[in-house]
Amino acid sequence: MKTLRLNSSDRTVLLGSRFFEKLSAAASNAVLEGAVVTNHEEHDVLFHQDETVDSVFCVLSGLVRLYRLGKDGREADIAVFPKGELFGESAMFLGNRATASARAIGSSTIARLDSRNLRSLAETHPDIAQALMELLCRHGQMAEDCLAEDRLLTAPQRVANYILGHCPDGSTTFSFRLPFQKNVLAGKLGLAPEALSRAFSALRRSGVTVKGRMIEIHDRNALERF
Amino acid sequence: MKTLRLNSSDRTVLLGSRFFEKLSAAASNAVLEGAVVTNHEEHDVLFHQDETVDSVFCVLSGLVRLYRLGKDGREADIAVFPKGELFGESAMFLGNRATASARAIGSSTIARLDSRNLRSLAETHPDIAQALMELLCRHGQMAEDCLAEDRLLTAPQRVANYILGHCPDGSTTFSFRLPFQKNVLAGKLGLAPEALSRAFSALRRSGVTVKGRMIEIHDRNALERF
DNA sequence: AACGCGAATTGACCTCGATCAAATAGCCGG
DNA sequence: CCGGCTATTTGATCGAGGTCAATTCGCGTT
Repeated sequence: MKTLRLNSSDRTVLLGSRFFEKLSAAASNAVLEGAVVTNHEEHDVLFHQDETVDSVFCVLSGLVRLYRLGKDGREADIAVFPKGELFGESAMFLGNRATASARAIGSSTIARLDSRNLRSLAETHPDIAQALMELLCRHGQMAEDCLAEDRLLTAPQRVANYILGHCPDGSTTFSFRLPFQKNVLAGKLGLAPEALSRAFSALRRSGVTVKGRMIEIHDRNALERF
Repeated sequence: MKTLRLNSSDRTVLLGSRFFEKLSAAASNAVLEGAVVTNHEEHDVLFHQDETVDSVFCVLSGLVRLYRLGKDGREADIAVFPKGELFGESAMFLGNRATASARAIGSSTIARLDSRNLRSLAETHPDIAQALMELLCRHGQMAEDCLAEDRLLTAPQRVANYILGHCPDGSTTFSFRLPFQKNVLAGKLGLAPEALSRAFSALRRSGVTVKGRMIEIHDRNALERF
């Protein structure tokens, strides 16, 4: 794992993330002070659950998933982060301990923002503190959304919801390409890959067809009624 | 629902919560400025998911559960808050919209802290912002914990974990009284009451006995191995 | 265009937990 | 102490999803 400085395209990706969108250039530059970039191979672990972490991370390219490990070696995905997303920020306020492990999906480039710098800035910059609180809330809501879906919905319903979340408003027919392999989507939805596959099959009669990563929706209304 | 001012025993409960523990008296008083108290009957709904809320809430007595509603009318519990716990705080940073509904379990007395006041204070008091971020992180971690347990553990394993979380360090035998009805614990663990009951039965041979709300653990090590 | 390999799909089987119903326990009020 | 009512337990049944294995698909490389 090589450590490099941010280059200008790294900065562009970072500054394009939602975290920075309301921050001034000066505040953003202060946050990025001392940030470094690391490159990871597929399956590399960035940090383990309960490990001390002194950075907040951002995906510059690739994908990262957070997961918890069961005693039997199984992994339960907690979240998946695409390019432009920050993660690992809650450790700053939980004794610098990671709440989950993080692993790269495919080759990934990750920015690491210094936690100490960020906390210090948050103390003197209300706008930075605000951006952090919003980030914490979005991530908290994501976990709640997963929990509620797991507890309330069947596999096909979860997949239908996922698809509808990618459907632009107003469209009855639509197609999109999954940004990752299906086994990643399965993990995100709390399913075994076989169950995901069966859920897509079940959705065929509600107008969903699948070819490789391409998902086509022929009747949004049928999907909403699923 | 009658709205009252905080009395001194209300203040004592509030100031005893973890949120306030590191705040100065001056900061705490500022946070409690304009706070009111409401009394709720069993099953009263405090707010509905997606509803606009302009308070952060604290349980002064009783219990409150956050839940999501499925299309079929079923409810999935997200969290249960006992006396002294704050909740509903993430709405402040998510467009003032509640991420879940809240309902009183039994008669409950609830304090409402003014969101606008709290946000404003957080902007000028780094210690208040810090307390808020810590609160957001604890709640995020709770949701992650539930999600991971649901995805990784069987019902008896979840119950065993819950029991172990109430077992003081170093004790091999222990007993405690559930602070709520068993059907509340079932909801918290994402189980039907019958499944909880069966899980307790399954744990009998690992040294757990149950009489009403009293739970007795005869062999902590057996429970850890479950 | 063809080939190889890993991802995905499909089949079969099993287990866990939900649901519904009936019986029992235990708590509270009189 | 007794009775009533709700919570809890237990029994029976069923379905969803996990697991394991075999087959097929599709993507990438040559």
